[in-house]
Amino acid sequence: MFREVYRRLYRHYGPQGWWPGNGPFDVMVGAVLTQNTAWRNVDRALGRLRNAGLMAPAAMADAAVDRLAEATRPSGYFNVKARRLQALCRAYLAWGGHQGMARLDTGDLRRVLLGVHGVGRETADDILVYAFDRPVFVVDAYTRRIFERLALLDGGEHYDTIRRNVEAALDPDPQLFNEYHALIVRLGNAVCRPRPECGACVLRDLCPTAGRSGPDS
DNA sequence: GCCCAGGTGTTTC
DNA sequence: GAAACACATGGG
Repeated sequence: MFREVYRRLYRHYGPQGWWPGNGPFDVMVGAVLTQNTAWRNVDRALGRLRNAGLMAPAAMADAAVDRLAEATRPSGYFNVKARRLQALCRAYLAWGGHQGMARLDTGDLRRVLLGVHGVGRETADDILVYAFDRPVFVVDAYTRRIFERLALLDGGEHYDTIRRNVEAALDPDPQLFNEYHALIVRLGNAVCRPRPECGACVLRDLCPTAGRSGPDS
């Protein structure tokens, strides 16, 4: 069923062109900034970071934390996120940047990322898929809501249980996982809103309890 | 004014 | 482990 959901979403919405930004470092920064935050606000923060000359690993790692916080202000939690960005940049540099980290297999790389302050499961998996092109399924709040609504989840499953179940149901194709998470966010943004984009959700007939609203409402 | 957004760390039991 | 809480801006 995970495969059918993907096919429906892809057929309806098409390729999403994720990740927004330029290259692996942008992905890592964006992944931290978007924690519990709307992308609109992340985009503002990224612009301010660029203007401040902070969108580079060493510049970000060495900057005064106050300056970093001021630039990230629009994305919320800015004091927290400034520290997290520095921790991530320092680890990134210590491991030899993208090239150095890319030598690690997916399991090792996930463990390294999870060891960085401020990088939890979802952020680590965002980075694995969108910065390192690994076939990993990212589980976010939309994923849980949509899959629960489709009765593909009970509600109590752990993050890694969900991730592994979805990965096991699909070919280990990095591009597929890239699109899958992006499409789920796309659907979430369309229907998990006060004013749903479409009254008849693409997944409606997959919902066992399909009522008058989409998979999430 | 209220709720939510592409979560995570800390504290406490 | 699991629950409760802090972290903060911007939009509907």
